[in-house]
Amino acid sequence: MGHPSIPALPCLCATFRRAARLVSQRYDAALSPTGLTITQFTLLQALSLTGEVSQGRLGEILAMDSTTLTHTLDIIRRHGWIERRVGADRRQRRISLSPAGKAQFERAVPLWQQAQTELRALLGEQRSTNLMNLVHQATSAVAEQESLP
Amino acid sequence: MGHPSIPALPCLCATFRRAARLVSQRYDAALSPTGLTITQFTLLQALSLTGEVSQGRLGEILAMDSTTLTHTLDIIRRHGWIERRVGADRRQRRISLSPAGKAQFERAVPLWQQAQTELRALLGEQRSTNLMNLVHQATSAVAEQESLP
DNA sequence: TCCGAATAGATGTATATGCATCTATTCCAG
DNA sequence: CTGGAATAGATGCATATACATCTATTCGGA
Repeated sequence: MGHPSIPALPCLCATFRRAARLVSQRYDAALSPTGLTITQFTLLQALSLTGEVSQGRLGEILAMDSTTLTHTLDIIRRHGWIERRVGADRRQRRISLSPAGKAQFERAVPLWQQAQTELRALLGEQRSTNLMNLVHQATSAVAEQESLP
Repeated sequence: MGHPSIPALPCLCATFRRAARLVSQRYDAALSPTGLTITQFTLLQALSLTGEVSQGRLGEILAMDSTTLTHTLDIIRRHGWIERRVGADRRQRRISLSPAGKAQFERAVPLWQQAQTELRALLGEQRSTNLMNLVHQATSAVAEQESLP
């Protein structure tokens, strides 16, 4: 009998959520020596790519509600991994990696890379790349429609 | 300028999580007249497909930790939408839809279908089906490896 | 038979996520 | 310039999710 296989789900959303849960568990396990979750690592990685950025724009990039970021960034801020400045528009909060945040991120990268490499190998390089592109295209399509008047 | 487009992310996991967030927001909005979240709808839909099932098996099907189900099922149980029996193995909880749960599920199906249809149209039927199959294959591959000794 | 190992969930805690609502600031029509 | 509309976040609350740990039950070998 072995492992009962998992059935396809009729719901596109449930299919995505299930995949996200399953994959997240692997990345979280890989990152656990650093104390980072995959959500937190993703924030550091995004900041390392964008440089200083407003909270709202960061939310757009990650398709994450700005008020969600208020909470998750707060956890990261308590660790001293980010800096926050008031923007020229004084309603804005401009976020950037602190030196400690850069160091923490760099410590975590090899563990993240390991998880990513293992997952890509499991799925197959070709299929993995293809999948990632498709998911990104889908995300772009939804996000673009979202931002219409 | 319009809407700043969202960049590709280097992390496979972050790509999945972002897609799941974005899609979930649409389904949650569509289901809101019923008071169901997409997570809760997915549970009702899964139960409607499996019939009576143990909590553990339900967790396998949805790639959801069994203790997570303790919490989420509890919310649903408060509404009277599920029934729980102790199994022949008395450690097990066997879950099934109550009549009220069936009714609630059936009320929600058209709204879910609407969201699903709109999303599939946005992505394109062909691409949508392709994407869903790829994600399911990937999920299966990960879940199968997971369940090795 | 009996006892330790394994399994199914329950409980407590921490993070993740979004909405409704609120405040502070900016923008814009008049 | 001014006052109302719009915008950027903050706050409080509810749900989503998983892990560590605990209890109850079952299983398997001596």
